[in-house]
Amino acid sequence: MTTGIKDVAKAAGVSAATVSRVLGNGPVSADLREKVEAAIRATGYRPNLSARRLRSQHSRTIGLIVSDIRNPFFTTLSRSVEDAAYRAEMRVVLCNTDENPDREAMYLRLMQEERITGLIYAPTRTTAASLDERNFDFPVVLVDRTGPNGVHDAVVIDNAGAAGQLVGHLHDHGHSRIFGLFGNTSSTAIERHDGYRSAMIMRGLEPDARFVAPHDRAAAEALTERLASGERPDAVVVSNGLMLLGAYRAMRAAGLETPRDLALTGFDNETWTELVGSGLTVIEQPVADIGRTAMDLLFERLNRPDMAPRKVVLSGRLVARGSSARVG
Amino acid sequence: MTTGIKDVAKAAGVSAATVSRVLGNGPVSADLREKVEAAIRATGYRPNLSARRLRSQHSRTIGLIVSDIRNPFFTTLSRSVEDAAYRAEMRVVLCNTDENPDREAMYLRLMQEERITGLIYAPTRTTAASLDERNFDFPVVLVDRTGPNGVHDAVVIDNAGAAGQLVGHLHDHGHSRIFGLFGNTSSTAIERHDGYRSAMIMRGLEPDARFVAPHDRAAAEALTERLASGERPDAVVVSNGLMLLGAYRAMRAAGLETPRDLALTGFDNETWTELVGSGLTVIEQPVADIGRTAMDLLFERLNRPDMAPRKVVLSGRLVARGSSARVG
DNA sequence: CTGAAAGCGCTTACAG
DNA sequence: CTGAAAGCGCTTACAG
Repeated sequence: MTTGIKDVAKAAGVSAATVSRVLGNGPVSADLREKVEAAIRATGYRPNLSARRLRSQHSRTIGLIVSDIRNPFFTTLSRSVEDAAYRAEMRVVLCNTDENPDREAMYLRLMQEERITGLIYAPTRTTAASLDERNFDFPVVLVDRTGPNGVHDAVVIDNAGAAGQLVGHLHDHGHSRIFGLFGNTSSTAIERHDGYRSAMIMRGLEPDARFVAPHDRAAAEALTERLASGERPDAVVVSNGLMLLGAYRAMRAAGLETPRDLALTGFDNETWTELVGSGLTVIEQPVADIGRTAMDLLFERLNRPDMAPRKVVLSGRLVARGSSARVG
Repeated sequence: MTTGIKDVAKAAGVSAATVSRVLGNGPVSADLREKVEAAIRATGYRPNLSARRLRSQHSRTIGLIVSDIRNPFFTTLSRSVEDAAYRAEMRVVLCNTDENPDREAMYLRLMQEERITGLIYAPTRTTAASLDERNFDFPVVLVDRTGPNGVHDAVVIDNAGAAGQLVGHLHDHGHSRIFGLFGNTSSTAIERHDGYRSAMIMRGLEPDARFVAPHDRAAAEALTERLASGERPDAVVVSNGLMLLGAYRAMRAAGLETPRDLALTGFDNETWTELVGSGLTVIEQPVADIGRTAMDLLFERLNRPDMAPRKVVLSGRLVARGSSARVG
């Protein structure tokens, strides 16, 4: 038995419409406004958002679908999106897909049922591929990962360029047998691989890459295997922070040190990469900017639905640390 | 112009009530059910959750209010809560207070406006103190931090015991000038201090504690100051993971190594604590269990609203690593 | 099992 | 500026 707008109206001696106008900052005389505000305080009235959304046909809700909030990239991204939403007086519905297309499909359905205002979305590669066949009732801004060309707004970093920069940096520091370890579920990992591969070839080096599930465990296993077979690489490029962690553990487990035995480098400037040994050389992504930009694109899209889709490409920043130092 | 339940009803040649029953797994003949399901597929109908919530008076929504999702403790907690909610076919509304009581008040208001089913909540100390004067329309389960005695269900760890264990461990390893660095916004930090203090006194050691804002920067400043003044401590206990990070940085900036110059220990078994040097000795919290247990308490409370409030106390686990090793 | 009708709590033209 | 009335899209007694 919560109090509704009618209870407030009765207490204030006005109509429900007037209460609603006070709530929505509509045109109300100062006199009545004061009475209504007093009545709201007296009754402890709180509007029912479901009713408001249903009636007004505005959910004031942003959907955010990512793979796993525990991935620091997405942790920071989500705060950045939430802060922007907070400023715009909107709420955020956060969903974790765990890179599972079934969960993803379920959450996309949920987004429609919530009648969200717009979606910020890091799709798996599987789902991304068919994104042009789907029709959503809300604008979608892709982040971190792209979909079919020119279908949705997107904010990404120059993945190929950044991976190439890492290769160049390593080569310039005397490394040539550079092993690449990439995730197998996102367009981002693919692009990083492409950049790695081109840069290797351009510098006359032989590409030596492997694709695995984007977990620390899978990355650890893959590196352990690679270290045990054939000629040992003298450097490694890893395509995201979680995998880099796995690679680091595997390297240590193999009794190796960086940079002495192996120049370990990768993506994502996570806390620990700065703290271990003399530090790991990484590509730092402007994560908060990615989130903010995505929200900007979303709001612009809402204002001008017919604008051609835009892709904003931000740059990663090479943070050179001890792990890529010249050895011997 | 999205399709509604009436469109489906018309397409299937049945009443809206029947469509609703199919959706809700109500009693419908196999014959009609099939027709309705076909019509749903044909029209691409998606129920409007706002309408459903308004009419059914069930939001099927769990509120989750924490200080900052970027704090790994809360990152993991939120995944654990979301997974449990997912299993129960409920959604989660996540809010970050940044330890700011104003934001907190705003989000508590939001929770009421969403008519949430229940709230999982890590209150700031300011707000926690007055929690017995407030009346919510939904059950509240406190996590990580407690409120007034016997008012709400709660899931915490034995903070005093764990802090005492850390002190004992350090003392047993030859340390006696043990500096304590604690947050100043949560009951949890207070309890950890109390445990630290009692253990120090019990062992005939002199307490030497400081309270600061629970950030890495504040902790770094405090430790830097402490190291520069008076007799240097030979060990440190820090009350959470973020502050421990700040303390670690400050120690390194002062040119000190652990365990050689300082036995640095604290709470939260974060990734990096295992990786730096010979590892940091920490108290690991059963974070996922805390989340799961909180959801269990919430569901039990919903079933039996009049049960006396329960407090579940889980244990932290001492993970002994190199930073507390005996020196010299 | 099925349908017609009422109503959840709001907002918003419409008229004054 | 203000109020009476309609209606957002559902669910749920009620009657059959």
